[in-house]
Amino acid sequence: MTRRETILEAALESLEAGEEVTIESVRERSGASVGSIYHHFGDKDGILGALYAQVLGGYQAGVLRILKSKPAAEDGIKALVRHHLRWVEKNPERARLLLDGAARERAVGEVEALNEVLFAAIEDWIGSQEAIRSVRLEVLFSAVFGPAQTISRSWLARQSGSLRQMEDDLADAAWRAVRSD
Amino acid sequence: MTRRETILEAALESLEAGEEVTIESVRERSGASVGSIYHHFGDKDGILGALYAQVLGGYQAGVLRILKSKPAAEDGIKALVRHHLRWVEKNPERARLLLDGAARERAVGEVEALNEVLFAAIEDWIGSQEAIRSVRLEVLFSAVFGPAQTISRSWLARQSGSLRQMEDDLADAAWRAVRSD
Amino acid sequence: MTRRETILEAALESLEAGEEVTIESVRERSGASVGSIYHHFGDKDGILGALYAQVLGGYQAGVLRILKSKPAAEDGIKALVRHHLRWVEKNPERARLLLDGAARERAVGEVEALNEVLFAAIEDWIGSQEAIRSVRLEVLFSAVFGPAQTISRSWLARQSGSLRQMEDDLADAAWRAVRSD
Amino acid sequence: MTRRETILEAALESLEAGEEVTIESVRERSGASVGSIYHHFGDKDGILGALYAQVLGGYQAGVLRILKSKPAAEDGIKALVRHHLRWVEKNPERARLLLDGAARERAVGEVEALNEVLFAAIEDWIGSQEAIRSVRLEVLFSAVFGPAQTISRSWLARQSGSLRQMEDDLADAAWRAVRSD
DNA sequence: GATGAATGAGCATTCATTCAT
DNA sequence: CATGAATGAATGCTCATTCAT
Repeated sequence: MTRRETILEAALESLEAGEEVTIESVRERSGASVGSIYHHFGDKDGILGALYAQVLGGYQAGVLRILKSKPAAEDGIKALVRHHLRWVEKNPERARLLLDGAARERAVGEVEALNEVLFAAIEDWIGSQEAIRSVRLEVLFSAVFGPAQTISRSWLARQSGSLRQMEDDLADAAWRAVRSD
Repeated sequence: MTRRETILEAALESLEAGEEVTIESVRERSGASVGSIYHHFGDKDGILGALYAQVLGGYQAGVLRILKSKPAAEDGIKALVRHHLRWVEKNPERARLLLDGAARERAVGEVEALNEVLFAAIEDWIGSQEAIRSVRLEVLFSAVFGPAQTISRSWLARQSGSLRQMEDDLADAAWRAVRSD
Repeated sequence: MTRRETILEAALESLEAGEEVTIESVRERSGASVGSIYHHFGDKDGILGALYAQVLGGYQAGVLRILKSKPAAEDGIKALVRHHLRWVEKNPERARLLLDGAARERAVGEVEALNEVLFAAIEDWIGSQEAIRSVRLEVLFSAVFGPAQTISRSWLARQSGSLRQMEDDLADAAWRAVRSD
Repeated sequence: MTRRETILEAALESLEAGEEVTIESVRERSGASVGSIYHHFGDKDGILGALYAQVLGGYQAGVLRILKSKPAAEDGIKALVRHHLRWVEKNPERARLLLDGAARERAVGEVEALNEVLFAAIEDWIGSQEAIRSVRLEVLFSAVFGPAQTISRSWLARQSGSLRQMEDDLADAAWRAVRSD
């Protein structure tokens, strides 16, 4: 593992621990010196951007895996919703990061690059799905993931109960929102 | 206007100005002393919680206004989505606050109180709408507002273009998600 | 109980609770308003001085009780030492106050008044004790109470174990320090 | 002199000047930045602890010097008492610190380490002194230094007159308290 | 006598960032 | 590439005290 990776790993640990991700917290966990961190990432936004990208990438990997299996329309949409909810419940701190507006705004560049790939994959999959209405990709995306995100956010605020019981209803709603007539 | 209101007003101004809402920024804008701020709000979370509640209340007022007019099912759902998007575009900083996870978690109590009222109003309206599927209120809520929130968040990150052009599609998607078969 | 007494009582409670004795803590415990506290005590030193005097008075009451019983020389000296150690162990927070240099300096006036009474009583008792060497009262006082104070202070810092087991040795040492040849 | 030493020196100056030892006062006197102070001491207790240890060490150095000269029993005990009183009179602010309960509790660890050394030295010296009663070291210690401490504290509160005139009496009393029969 | 809103100086602490070695 | 000492602006908060009602 390169020094850069070690540092990023430490940032991730710090995030998972529920701490503020701070130069100091990263330094302590990584064993790298402050100077070394700056050498590799330029400034704090450099780390946070990379961290956001890493976490977003991890989340999207699951999405891509689903798409790659070329599911039928309804199955695919519902699987995406379920994946979202399960991932959030399993990775609350990472989810908090992804849903954090400030963090997202700090990482606009990385986010756009990753989303481009993701959107391309979705577009690719969608192309063959006549059972899905043809709407702008952004709209489709938000119709599928938006409700799950909203529920996730309120779950993260309380973190009680399980998102599991919402799965069927949200998956169903998402499917209804995007299916062809 | 009481001192307390003046202070809260100042916090709102500070938010609108895009500044960090800081004891110092509030002090400067309100003309109140640090001590006075603490006298009325206890600590910073006290102000931020009150601020969140105030902003959320303002947003919800628009929602309640729509519900009170007793629109037909489809019209109502679509109006809610449109209201959301317009409000966000008109109040980007307030929207940023409402979508900020940390802020929301700071104000859990206030949020729950306000949501209770809102949910009751929605439930009340829904009761008479046979055209809307019967699903748990939370699910309905997230199906209607979730997509708009997701789009809003990404718009806030770039703040380019207008949400206006999304209105029809999102309103339509929301309606499809919740209408009866 | 007069308002003044209520306030002082609250200060004592606050002390016993191990809190900093603060205008605010006194206000909360007493139910009196800030203004009322200032009305009765002038300023913070007014309360703390009165508090110190009250606590010192309580401690000295035990000493005076011993002296009033007109014990024989050795018994008297040893009883004083024992009283000190037991009182400290039973009233650690009050002891902390009495041993606190800053507090004592704040209450010089009150302390001198109380000590005058105490010293007179000691002098009175001593007058009839030929078994005690004749030395300046201050020296006698510090020879009797000094060792116990020193031990008390270090016990208060750790507050582990009991002072009980020191009693005999310290009482004995005090007696040896002051007895006639 | 290392930066750390410079800072500690500044804290000492601040103490000697009779000021509150404050991060700000230390910063001003040392020329170091706030950040640097925290870098070296962690937090305020870190400085105060180190300061206490330094002052206590200085005081104890005098005690150790006496012990090293291997005085006869009576001479040694009396010299220790005299040293105490002279040191207090010469270093009132340092003495105030050493007698400050809160400060001492903040530095328990350092105090114990230093006391261990001191106690060992005393024990060592005592070993060869048949003229001194065999009692627990703590008791011996408090019998010797306790009276001087008590007198010191009350002198510090008034700081009038001289402790010089007490020397003989206190030294004598200490000696009587600990000598063998 | 009593109330409590208001004041503001003062304090400890955090944290991103720089730079000489 | 790495280190860690040094910087200093910024921040939340405490607390004794005043004073109009």
